[in-house]
Amino acid sequence: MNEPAPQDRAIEALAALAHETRLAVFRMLVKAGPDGMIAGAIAETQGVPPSTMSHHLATLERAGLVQSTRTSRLIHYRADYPGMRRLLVFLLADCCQGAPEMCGDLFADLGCAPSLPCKA
Amino acid sequence: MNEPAPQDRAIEALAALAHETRLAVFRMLVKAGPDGMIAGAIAETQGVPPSTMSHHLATLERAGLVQSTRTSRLIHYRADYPGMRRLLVFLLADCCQGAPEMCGDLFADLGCAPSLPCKA
DNA sequence: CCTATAATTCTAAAACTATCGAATTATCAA
DNA sequence: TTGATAATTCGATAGTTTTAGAATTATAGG
Repeated sequence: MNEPAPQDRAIEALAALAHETRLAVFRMLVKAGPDGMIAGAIAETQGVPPSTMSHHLATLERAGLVQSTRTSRLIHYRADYPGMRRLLVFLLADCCQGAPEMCGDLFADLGCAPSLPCKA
Repeated sequence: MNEPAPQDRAIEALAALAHETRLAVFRMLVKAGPDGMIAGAIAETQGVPPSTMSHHLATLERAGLVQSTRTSRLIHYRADYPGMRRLLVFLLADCCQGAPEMCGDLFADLGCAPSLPCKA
């Protein structure tokens, strides 16, 4: 029962995000912030039955992209930031190692401006 | 025949990478650099028959992650850097917008040091 | 204890993906 | 033109994922 290799983790996360409904849910949860949303509300926004959404949320959770906590009858789902970060680091590490021109200067295309060490 | 929406593109790329053989091939092509590798050699490294690899390479190409060119009887495949960059920007944009704490300082976890505008 | 609500797990069907041998296409060289 | 080589496309099968209704579990309140 040892933990999975980095690229197996990555494959599971990539597969979890490679689905219209699940990608939409993940994006929504990232925007929703630390409180996340309750399962029923998530299902409603996507117009899918609760049982279907439950499977999708379980897939995202297994992949380490969302987390859940129960408070009485409601189950809150929220984005797992470190989990998503792991995926991004895996992808960026792959690119940058072989091809700095692909990742160098990547944040220039983004609206966000990370506070960076910039050890260039 | 108009071009696909960004998240449909992203889903196709995520699905393409969410497979052990294809992820390995993509990583190898990134490392191989601009000349890439020929189809037969790629199949050999992964120990799969040519027809199977041909499907995988076609999947990666459709997803905009690799490109191919024929030179006489050999077909060279190489990583599509702008295509991979599109995927990374899509993912980073999603995260950073809702959660700068997830992406901020991301390059600190990396060996590579992009030359950055750093407009923080 | 009984009922209602929120969500999950069960089950089975439909849809999709992966695999690989065989057939085909493309190119080269004699 | 023929034969050899590189690769793709075809076709059939096995396996996996998606979907959603029905049954179940968990919790709260009267």
